[in-house]
Amino acid sequence: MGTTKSEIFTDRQNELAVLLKAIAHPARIAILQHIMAANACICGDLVDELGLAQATISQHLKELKNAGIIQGTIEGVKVCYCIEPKTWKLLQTQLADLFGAYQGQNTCC
Amino acid sequence: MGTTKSEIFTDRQNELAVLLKAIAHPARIAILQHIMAANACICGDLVDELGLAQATISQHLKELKNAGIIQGTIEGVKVCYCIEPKTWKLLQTQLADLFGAYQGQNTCC
DNA sequence: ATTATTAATCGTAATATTGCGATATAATAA
DNA sequence: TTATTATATCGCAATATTACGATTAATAAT
Repeated sequence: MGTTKSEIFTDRQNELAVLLKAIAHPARIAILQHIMAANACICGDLVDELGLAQATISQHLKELKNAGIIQGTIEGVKVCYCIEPKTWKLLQTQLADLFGAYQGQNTCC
Repeated sequence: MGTTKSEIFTDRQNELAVLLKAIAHPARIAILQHIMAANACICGDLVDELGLAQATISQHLKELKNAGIIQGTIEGVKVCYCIEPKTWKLLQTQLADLFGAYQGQNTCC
């Protein structure tokens, strides 16, 4: 055990869960906000801004990259990270669907 | 280690991360969709619908409840779960802010 | 009172996550 | 070549998550 039983859920449910998991960490939220504010970003900046070790931030960036949420291009010695628009919009759409299912008032409770 | 360093992030970042974490699992997404579709819900239904053990679903429900996303009221022998509108709207607002920060095109990458 | 029925909790095993120091890699600069 | 700088990866320890069988607690039905 310890592993999610993905087989029993729909592709959409699994996909959304993976994307949400990727952003469900304050450090990764902070990273995304930083990237969006700068409309570009360099890892070194984050090590100064956030109070986490370089190895830790690199790992968080990797997770965001694995989920397809950000993209990194080598810019000389540095690496420039930015939002991957396709995935970002996909997440937005999937969330809109999820929230859209809410009818407001409940009959029970 | 193994614990998130919440102290170094803002309250909003931590709050959003907690809410996202709560819904970042396919089973919990399925549960929320089920609750919203029925506009009410009973745990037993979920055990039949989803292919997870009763203990597992109860645990997922507890996590959603802990995060304040759902609310459960005892209805005789059964328990009726439903969305907690306040938290649900809060999450929606926080996400709108996060996505609102995205400027679209990037200057780099 | 006894027996279902429903859901919560306990205990446990397997696996995942978080964070960091140390080290490796890669590109530039001296 | 030899530093220097920037980022990635490795290895590890601490903790968290996922899942489930077994048990418990509480109400309802017989």
